[in-house]
Amino acid sequence: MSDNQTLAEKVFSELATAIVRGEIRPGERLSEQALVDRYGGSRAPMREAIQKLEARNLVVRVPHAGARVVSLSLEELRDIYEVRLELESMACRLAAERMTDGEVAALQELLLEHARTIEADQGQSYYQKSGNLDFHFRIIEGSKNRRLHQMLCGDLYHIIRMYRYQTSTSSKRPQQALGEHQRIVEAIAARDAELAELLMRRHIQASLTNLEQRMVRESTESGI
Amino acid sequence: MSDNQTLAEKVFSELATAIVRGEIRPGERLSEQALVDRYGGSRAPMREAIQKLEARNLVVRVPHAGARVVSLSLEELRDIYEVRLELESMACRLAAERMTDGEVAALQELLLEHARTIEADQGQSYYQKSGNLDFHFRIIEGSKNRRLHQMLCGDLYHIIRMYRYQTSTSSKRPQQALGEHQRIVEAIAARDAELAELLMRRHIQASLTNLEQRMVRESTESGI
DNA sequence: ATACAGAGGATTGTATACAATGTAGTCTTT
DNA sequence: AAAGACTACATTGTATACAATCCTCTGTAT
Repeated sequence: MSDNQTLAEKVFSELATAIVRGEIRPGERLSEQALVDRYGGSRAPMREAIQKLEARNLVVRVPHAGARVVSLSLEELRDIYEVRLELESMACRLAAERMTDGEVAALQELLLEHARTIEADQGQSYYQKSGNLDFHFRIIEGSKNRRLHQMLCGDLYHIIRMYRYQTSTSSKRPQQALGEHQRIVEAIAARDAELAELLMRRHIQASLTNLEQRMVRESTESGI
Repeated sequence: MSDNQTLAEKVFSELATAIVRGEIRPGERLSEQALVDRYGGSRAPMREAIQKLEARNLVVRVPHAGARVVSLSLEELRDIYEVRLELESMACRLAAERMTDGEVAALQELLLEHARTIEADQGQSYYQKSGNLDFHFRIIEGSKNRRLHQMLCGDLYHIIRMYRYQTSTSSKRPQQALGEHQRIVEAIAARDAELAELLMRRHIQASLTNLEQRMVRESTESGI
């Protein structure tokens, strides 16, 4: 019953979380033999796990040379954020058109809970972690576009989380982000798709500009 | 020198083109042993080729049950087109901002060539095949966003081509499509990003609505 | 001292063999 | 006759062994 999934899948998910959490650093090499020593089994499942990681853009593989954890340049990170900005804005527009009334009500309830949590918690830990993601997840699912969901949650999500720019951005201003979230939900509840898209675009744009500032800071810091 | 790429990569690209061309039909099963019999080698490279196909969403694999060529429902196809519509419109906006003057000039030259070809050829074969794709490719590359390029050309392109809706759509009206292309390039040359995005959005929207009509037709035909 | 060449080792790509799981076909039972 | 269970087969998942490629370290020559 616990052995329902294959060894390759187990190793894949373990490695994926390890990479996202930074326990395996960008640029670090993934030797197949080393994975065998660590997780047991043989090289075949390890190879398969590495290939799955490559499919999600978490590692880069070159023939005969091995696999390394992806190490994104600042330009590549900007590219990813640009795409995410566009796709999530799109998701928000579609969500305004396609979410059921019940889903909208649940979303409003979620924000009320967030508001309570921020008040009690000073908005430190809870909101920026599961709360923020939960909000965005629900919007994406509300788009009722499975491919969009797959691209945002499967392909882009891991990399974005890996670099932590999203969370570190919103940690500065949880109450402001909450206000933006509330206005987005208002637009969705009013079925105003254009406005909902616009507000989401601005909301994520704040993260992007914050990211770009951070990029400049870090590059000058490390460059000197 | 010819053996530079691995066997897995060769089998992958052969299978990918075979699937896209329809030589292997949607839903058809891909047995590892059958691939060994056809392409030679052993099961290991065949497995790897299948995994690469899965990474590009060309096949679906279920543990212990094998791999099948993806068979998209009408809803999934609509989802893909929706995403493509959004991403290519975005690419067009970015291209208007980021293409060099030389690239814009080359694009204008390309359209002139297309116009000549249509006049000579009645716009039957050439334009809808390489010409149309070439135009869209250049726009995407002009966005200077490599992730966007990867998503559109790598992930979505194969599936879209597999179902041929794009080509069959534009074959009806090559001269009209050319006119739309020309207006798009005009907007890019004028560095009017908003207009360029809008025009591209309308241009692809035509394909999408045509696709939806075709979807309804086919579903009613096969449903009776 | 530096740059280049070569040999050795380490790692990946491929092949083969075995184990585990899914599938189909038949037989039994209701 | 239809439904369900059991058995045999086929296919995938995994393990091990071999081949090909690349990386590194050392030694030599400039």
